[in-house]
Amino acid sequence: MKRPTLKDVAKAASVSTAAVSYVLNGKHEKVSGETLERINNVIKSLNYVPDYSARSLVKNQSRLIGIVIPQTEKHAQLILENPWYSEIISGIEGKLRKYGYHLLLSGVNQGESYLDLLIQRNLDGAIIMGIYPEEFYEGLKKIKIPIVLIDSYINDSYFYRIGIDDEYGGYLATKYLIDRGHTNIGMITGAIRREGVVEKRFLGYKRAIRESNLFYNPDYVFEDSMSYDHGVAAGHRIASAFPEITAVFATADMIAFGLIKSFTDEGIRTPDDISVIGFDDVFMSRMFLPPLTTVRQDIKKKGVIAAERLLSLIGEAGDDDNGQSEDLRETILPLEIVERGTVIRRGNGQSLTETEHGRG
Amino acid sequence: MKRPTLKDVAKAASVSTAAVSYVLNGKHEKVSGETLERINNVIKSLNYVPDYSARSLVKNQSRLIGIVIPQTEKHAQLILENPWYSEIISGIEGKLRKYGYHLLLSGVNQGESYLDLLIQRNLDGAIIMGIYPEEFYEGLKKIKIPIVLIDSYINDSYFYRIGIDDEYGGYLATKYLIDRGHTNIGMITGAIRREGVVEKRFLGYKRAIRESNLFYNPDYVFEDSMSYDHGVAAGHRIASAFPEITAVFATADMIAFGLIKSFTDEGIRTPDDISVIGFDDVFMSRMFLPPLTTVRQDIKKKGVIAAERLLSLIGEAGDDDNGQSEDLRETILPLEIVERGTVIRRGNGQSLTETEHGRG
DNA sequence: TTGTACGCGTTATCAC
DNA sequence: GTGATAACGCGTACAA
Repeated sequence: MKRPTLKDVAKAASVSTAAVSYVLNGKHEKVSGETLERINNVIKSLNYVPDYSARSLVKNQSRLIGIVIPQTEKHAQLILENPWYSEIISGIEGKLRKYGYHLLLSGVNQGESYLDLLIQRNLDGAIIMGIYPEEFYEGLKKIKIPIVLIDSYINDSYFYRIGIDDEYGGYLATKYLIDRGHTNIGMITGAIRREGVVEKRFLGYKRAIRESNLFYNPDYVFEDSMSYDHGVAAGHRIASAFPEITAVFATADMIAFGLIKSFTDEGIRTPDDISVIGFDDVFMSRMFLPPLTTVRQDIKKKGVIAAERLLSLIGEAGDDDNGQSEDLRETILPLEIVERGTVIRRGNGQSLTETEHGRG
Repeated sequence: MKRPTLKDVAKAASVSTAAVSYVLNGKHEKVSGETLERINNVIKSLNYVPDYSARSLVKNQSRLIGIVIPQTEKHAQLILENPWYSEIISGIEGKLRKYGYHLLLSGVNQGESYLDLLIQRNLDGAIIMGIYPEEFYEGLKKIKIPIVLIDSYINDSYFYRIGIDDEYGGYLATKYLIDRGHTNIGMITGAIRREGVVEKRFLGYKRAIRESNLFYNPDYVFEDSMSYDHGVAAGHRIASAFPEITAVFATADMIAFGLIKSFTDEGIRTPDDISVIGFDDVFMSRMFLPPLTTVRQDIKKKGVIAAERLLSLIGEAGDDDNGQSEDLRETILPLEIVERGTVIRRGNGQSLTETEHGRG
């Protein structure tokens, strides 16, 4: 026995397909109480489940939300091994499911036709993370579905954006180190791309340094990829070539983990010999040893809010909490420093002005 | 201007819809070279993208693979914050995308109609992780789509299974500790459910202990949830109530992290005072400090293989490597111990028979 | 309440 | 050998 269709239900209940459809869509005013019940019984006994493809075809909505994740150059796989993505997806999925939407997860091979996915599947909306070339966004606009951008600084009122104040975050982290007596502060980061989150954090870093009349030394900026491995590599370089650095700002917690690992291997203790502050507060950060001091953003909430925004755009009123419509185009989530165990006040009261250098 | 349809293309190219369809589906033998080119040009210029809903309707295949993740009781959100899931999904997604399939990600609220998802969306197949009540599997069988179960011990030849030998893994871990002189070995674990992976690991633990003529003490088994928090809680209990325990086997790396954390807080050093071995080797394990000794399973590969198996069931010949059809119903991936920094030989040569106890 | 045209793409049938 | 016609798959919603 194959899957029953609406037609089968209609036949079994001796009614028209229209009647069944009405019942399915809750248009009870179109159906008498008796037939309603009869149809419902048949649906149950036949185990009928409507076909979303057919529905999507006629209603032009699929109850499907796409979520697009960038690929790094290096990995063919999804970037999901970055816990940051896992957490945010977790938030998105939970919210969407509550409203009867499903989640289509897809990475994009760069240079590929990312957009076809959104069209082919008749997606009702999409959440896009990461940063892409300009044309990508131009293409997105042509498909006219609601789109929420996460962590994008694209200045285009067409899109809805959820993000944080990355510049401020970078400032916050760096200032935090400065306030604790550090003057030679390194920054370890992924690729600094124009208008990307990393660039903003970098800007914040520089602002804090300048504002405190410290010397900005470009050599202290270690730019490569947003990865643990980069953290490891940078840590070794700092250990061997920059002994004067007493604190580092890692623009992602994953990088911080790598840093601390290589410092440890080099016999440099965190935070006793060198302080480290991260960014993100992925859930592993509190589990790390020592627990990572970091700039916290509420990642899961970011996902939830992105989903809510999308739902309300689609007309599902997904906004549970606020609902006040300020400028919905852009939502900036708060940031805060979580003080844990990887930053220490330098010099411990005694001025280091004489030597000015040296972790040793 | 709205989205162009196949009909639009046909009109613009002055051909029938059939011709366009042929081109789309690579049935070039049905179309002359000239029209082929013309149609292709129109497709490009119109930016035509076929609608999968319509296609799904007629072909009864959606190029959509479902992936079902269980929810724990505690979390409303996806369990994605467990890196284990992230990694395996990463593997699955990469493989599927390569073959033009998309991934539908969904958690299941327990007791809910998980199955509707699979039917509604006309999924071509599904990958199911975790363990569910019996009825669930019965329901699955009624939908007649290929299904790959990950880490399930359901004994039903209807399903295809990918897993590891959990019993052996538990044995391996415990034996490893025993071989290093430990005799009082705790086991910290998530819920031990009948025929679940955890039960198997538990069985392995007991076998190793008995085989070595050690005393199996049920008090040494701390069962709760597969979580970091449980590790923390268990660690504190061990510290305060079971000083004689010198080594613990955590049935998941996440638990191990929690254990080590609470040990550290209690002033108990790992591995100097107590040894810890984990299970899984999630990517964080090598990053942890100290790096976690653990039973490694190749998580991402598990995902890749699950995807391959599914693809080949669907008829996409997803098996890149082997292809030899042994008993494809069940694939057991290898396990190995990764020696890192959290297990130490006990007693360091000197016999402890006198005291027999004490991490002191 | 029902009949039915419609949405979009596929494919079997048939014609040139 | 090419390619057009039309029925079909499933559910929706308007006209009757």
